[in-house]
Amino acid sequence: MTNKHLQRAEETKQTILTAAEKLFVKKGFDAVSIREIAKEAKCSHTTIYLYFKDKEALLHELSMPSLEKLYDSIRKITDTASKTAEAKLKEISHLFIRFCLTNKNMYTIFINEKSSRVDEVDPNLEINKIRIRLFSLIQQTLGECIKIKSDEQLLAFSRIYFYNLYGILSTYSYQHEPTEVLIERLTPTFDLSVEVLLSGFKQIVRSEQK
Amino acid sequence: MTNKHLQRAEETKQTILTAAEKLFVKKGFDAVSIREIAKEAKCSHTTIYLYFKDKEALLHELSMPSLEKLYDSIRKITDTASKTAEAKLKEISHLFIRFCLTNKNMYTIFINEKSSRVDEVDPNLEINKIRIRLFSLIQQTLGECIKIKSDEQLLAFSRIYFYNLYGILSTYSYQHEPTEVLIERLTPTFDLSVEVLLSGFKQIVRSEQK
DNA sequence: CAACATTACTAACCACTGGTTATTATATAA
DNA sequence: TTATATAATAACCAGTGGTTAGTAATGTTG
Repeated sequence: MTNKHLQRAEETKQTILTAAEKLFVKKGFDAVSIREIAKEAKCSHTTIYLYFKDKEALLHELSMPSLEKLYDSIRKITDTASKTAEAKLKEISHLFIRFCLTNKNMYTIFINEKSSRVDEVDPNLEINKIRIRLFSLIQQTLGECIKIKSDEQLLAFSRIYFYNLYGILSTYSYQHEPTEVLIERLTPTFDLSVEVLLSGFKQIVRSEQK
Repeated sequence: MTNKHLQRAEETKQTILTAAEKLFVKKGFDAVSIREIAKEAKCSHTTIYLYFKDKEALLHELSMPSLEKLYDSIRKITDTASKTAEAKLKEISHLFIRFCLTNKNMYTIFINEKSSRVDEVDPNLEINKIRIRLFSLIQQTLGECIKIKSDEQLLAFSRIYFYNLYGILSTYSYQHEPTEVLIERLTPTFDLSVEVLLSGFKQIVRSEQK
């Protein structure tokens, strides 16, 4: 058996992950260096490269559990029968926004500064799988809000919905204030924006039916 | 007279600016280091610090003329009497998008990753002055599109409009393809989004009048 | 048990970064 | 000519991401 090897490896990997998490939360993803993480984890910085391709890969692995949790929470909402689609959409969006603001590091996973380089949106990457699942869940809920003509139109409307989300997130993610303060500040405008968008979507659909 | 001193200083500053511009265009703002710029400008990297606080200050100074040009172009549109407000708004937005995609470096000036740290939106900074002027021009045009109740509401609607713009820009700015390709790809969805938003805005206003 | 192989880890190094300070040129003024 | 203000730089600092060659620790096999 190669038991002690495996165990040891697992342990150091975990140590690195928790060290990284601690620093990311404290200083923000960009402000933390690989060597700092190594120091915190009490290992050589080269060891980190043994387990993770780079800092971003570390963040991705670190984010998986939180993302799964987010997915489950959203799933719970979509599966509720007693709510209207619009109420669901709002609730989901709030959850999503809160998540991104709380995990400001992970926000980059969605806006994917690097990973959207078209040529390298590796769909096999675990992180992208869950991203896609999350997106389609929101898209689906949006579809339930409006009687939509075609998949094409739903896609277009979803994009617009996401642009609005992204815009808000990119605006507020760089304001260094407690999440709760930010949420309080952005919620009224965001809720209004959802109303505007849904109302607009419906209007377009209606005008096309004539 | 301190002529030759002044002249020499002006010259090296200009050399640095053009060197920086060349590299920014070629490799993108983030990928260029101060030392690279120095090498390109055939001076010591310390010289650059004599003229610019940091790389961002350099970008700002570099951007001023382009921004002024953008402002003038937009101004020309708003001052045209023969067009409807909606047509103006669309045209302005297209100009704005094209500008941000062409000058991907400057896009960060608007989404202002750093400068939006609330505590340091220095309104005396030349770059922020023109930013504000640009924003209020768009806001004003938006106001002409819809009969709006209060300044408050106009502000809220403008924010929503900008979120949409930002969302699109942050999504497409990181795709490394020729500007024209990107614009072709995003224009249909963007135009649709403007229609959706305006239609939504109007609906809200209408429903409030009842 | 001895010899080997695999795995986990690290020290030393590389070329680079942003930024500061003490020093040297260069042009102007006394 | 000497003094002075300005422009520019070399040398340095502490840090970065990343690689390579070599060392411990654990497993396997003869």
